[in-house]
Amino acid sequence: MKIVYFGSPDFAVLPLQKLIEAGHEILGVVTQPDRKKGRSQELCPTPVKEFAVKNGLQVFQPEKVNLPEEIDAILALGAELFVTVAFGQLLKPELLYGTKFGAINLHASLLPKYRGAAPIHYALWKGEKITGVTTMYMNEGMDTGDMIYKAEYEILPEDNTEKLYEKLAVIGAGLLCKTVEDIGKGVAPRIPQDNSEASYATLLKKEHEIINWQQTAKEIFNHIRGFNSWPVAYTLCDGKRLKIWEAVAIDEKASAAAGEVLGFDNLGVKVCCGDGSVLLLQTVQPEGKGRMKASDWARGKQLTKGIQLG
RNA sequence: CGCGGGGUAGAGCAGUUGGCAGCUCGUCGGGCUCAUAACCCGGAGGUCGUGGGUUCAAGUCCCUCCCCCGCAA
Repeated sequence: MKIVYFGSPDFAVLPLQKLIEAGHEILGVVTQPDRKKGRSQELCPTPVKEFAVKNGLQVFQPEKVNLPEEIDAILALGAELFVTVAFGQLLKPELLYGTKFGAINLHASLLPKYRGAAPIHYALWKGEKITGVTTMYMNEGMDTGDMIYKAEYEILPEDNTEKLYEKLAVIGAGLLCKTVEDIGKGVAPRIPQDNSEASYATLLKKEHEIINWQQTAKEIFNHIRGFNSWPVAYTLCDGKRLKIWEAVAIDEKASAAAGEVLGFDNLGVKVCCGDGSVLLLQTVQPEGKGRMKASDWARGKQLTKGIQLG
């Protein structure tokens, strides 16, 4: 199959690699322009671009993929199918329907749930037990096209967003290859989405990062792991940021204010949450410092019982 | 030169107006205990990031450079 691949972040690298290994011909790779990153504001290529360059693929980095000249250039490659994986821009009809087989997308949720930009973050954050990946034909909407295949994944207690990204990339890459193959054979199904079941994983915002200690320990646990390893949930201690990388809800009850430190030991720092539930902070990161065990932080700070977080 | 915090024992930190380098944890040895992530006693472990400077004396004051990190993008 002659394919033009649209993708940007790490998640989109493995699916591209698997398509190549499956023998498909990648005529070009479209990815986001290099962006400024880090403290020194250096321009950085997307992971997909790095991979594409390393493999000698032709790379396109349009600021706006829907400009007429960009559309013409991409269509001129002569692809039979467009494949998108976390590309970051919506495609206009000229691109969506401009090839023999159309355009398909690999999405990291079980559609129609969690359409949008951050499906993996939301699945964990909202406490889902099951999530997965879906392949679909694209249309003008945001992840609203007809579905082709799904693969489910049961979320484990130790999963966080970073780990789930890696796992779903593996599952998704396999599902995508099967999807492309079946499209070629003309046997891929078209399953319309039930819009009444749809939900959206909108872009994460700054105010989503701060922990609300009024929530139960279980809810905060899901918040924290859903935000690991990016953008990382935090609370305030002495007016400074304290990122919480890892924590678990423990089977204890306390009668204290939400956000009050109950004490600490070698396992971590216990904090009272909503309904008297208790969260054990395990890995934290104070402003200007590296990531450390919560117990180390507490010892160095000579943390005392009763300190209020948040 | 976007703003800011920081580099002191294996880990996390303190170190006041320059004057013998400390705390908690870990580690090693011993003790207590049915037992312990518990408790008691004892020990080891540091060129205070680098290179200069000021001083009788620098972790501490001045300058150089390197490295780590928070915010912002």
